[in-house]
Amino acid sequence: MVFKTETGHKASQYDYVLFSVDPVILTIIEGDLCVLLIKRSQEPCKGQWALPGGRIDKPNCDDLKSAVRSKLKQKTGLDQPYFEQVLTEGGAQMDPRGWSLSTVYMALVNHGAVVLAENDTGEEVTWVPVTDIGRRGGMAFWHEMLIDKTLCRLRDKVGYTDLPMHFMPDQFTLHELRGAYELIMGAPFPRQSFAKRVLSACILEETSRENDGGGHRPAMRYRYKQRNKPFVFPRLLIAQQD
Amino acid sequence: MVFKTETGHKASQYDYVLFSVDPVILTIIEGDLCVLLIKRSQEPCKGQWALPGGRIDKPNCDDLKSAVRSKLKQKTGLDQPYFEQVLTEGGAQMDPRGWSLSTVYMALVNHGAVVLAENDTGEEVTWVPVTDIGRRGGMAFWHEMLIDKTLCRLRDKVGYTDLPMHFMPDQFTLHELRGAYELIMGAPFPRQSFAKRVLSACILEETSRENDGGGHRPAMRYRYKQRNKPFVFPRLLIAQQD
DNA sequence: ATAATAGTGTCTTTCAGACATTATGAT
DNA sequence: ATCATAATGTCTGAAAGACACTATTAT
Repeated sequence: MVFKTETGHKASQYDYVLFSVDPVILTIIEGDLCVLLIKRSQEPCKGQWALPGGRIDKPNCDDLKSAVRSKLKQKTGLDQPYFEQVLTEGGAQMDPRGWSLSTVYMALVNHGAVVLAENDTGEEVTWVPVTDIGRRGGMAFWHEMLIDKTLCRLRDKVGYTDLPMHFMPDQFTLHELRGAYELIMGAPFPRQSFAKRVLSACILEETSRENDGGGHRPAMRYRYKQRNKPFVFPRLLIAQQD
Repeated sequence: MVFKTETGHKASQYDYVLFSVDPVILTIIEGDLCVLLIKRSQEPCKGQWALPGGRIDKPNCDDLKSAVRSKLKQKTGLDQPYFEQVLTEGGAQMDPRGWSLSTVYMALVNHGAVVLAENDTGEEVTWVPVTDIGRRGGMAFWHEMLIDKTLCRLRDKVGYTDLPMHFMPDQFTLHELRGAYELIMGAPFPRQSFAKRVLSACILEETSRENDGGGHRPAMRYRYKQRNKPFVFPRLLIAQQD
């Protein structure tokens, strides 16, 4: 079967693939790393948990990146969340509708800044701790694998970048920041060394020193200086396990 | 327009996108970093240089990765070249045939091991130094941008991984290896430190010590121990320029 | 005062990198 | 012998991390 493309060129149906963008939106809630999921209200995979992704609105978006940005805005209410492309996975078995392709993005957001969108189709939208994902029954499509790959990417990069900054609220202490690193890496981190290394990177600015009510000296609070690219530490923060 | 998918499900034409896989196959030839290009023999972009990519053969490949592997085998004759996914770029302006999507892979090969395929359509297939790309007239589609992004990825990762090993022949000296690093990074590298750091990584095995005819002590030759993942140096080899 | 956490100063260890020295080949 | 490059050994400086000590709050 040969047909005309949108612009009048010749093409075969086999030049085309089913395509979706699947954002893995991560945050930290009360000491848990969580991912934003929806419960599918339609076939295929009705009733199963899935990433809040889907088709892109080709007529209204000029390129992939802006499509992702607007999807993130729609889901989280955030204008400029940190996100990066993780991978594109494709195959015949991913989706019952046929050979399909999914491009996965990782977004890191501060939980407090998110306003979850009321879903127009009445789908349930929830933060799910990543440790619970296996237990919720199978996820739709290959989304569990896509989340796994994204978490691998995150853990890799947390070993030598400042990615966890994006989980933090506007102001935070080094103690809280270190907690985020430790949560993701699953390993403790020396207190003073961490402070020395992070502060020497010049990616934080001091804000206020506020009392948190605990019976101890209040910690300095910092704000993350927005940057274009993640900061890369000249040495690994923690040795990567091979 | 609503039509049936390959598996009989309902779908809209707008669920589909034009998709191609575009490998950026890199090697080093006589001190030049080169990329494998073809000259397009068909419209669109006839006569322009392009990446040796194209549509995937959906009926005959179960997933994206194996599609890439067979495409690399076909173009280079290599069974197990190193390759990794770089990014997926999509948009309305990339291809005159309409909204399309391209997934870019970076492959690193040793020039001597490659057997360039006779192209069935008689297209010219050549190694082109990356420094020449701008001068050859515009490349097809967005391929010049895709190559740029791939080179950025390569330069980034060469700063902290063993990727250049894949450019080397079966046996090589540390001098030759260091040359590859310096070529890609565009910066000199201290001789002894380089040796110390590479050898301490335990990713090389000694082979023979052969004379190269020069009037000096022959250098030890090494073979790269094949690994699943690139080795990550615990410290940056050269500070990344921001 | 005591408990708890923040922050600072000192010391040790490790390793990159500089430099000097020795080794091994060709001419 | 001389030259050229390989390999090894020694030294220095920088930074991570351990530890001790001081600072600041609530109770």
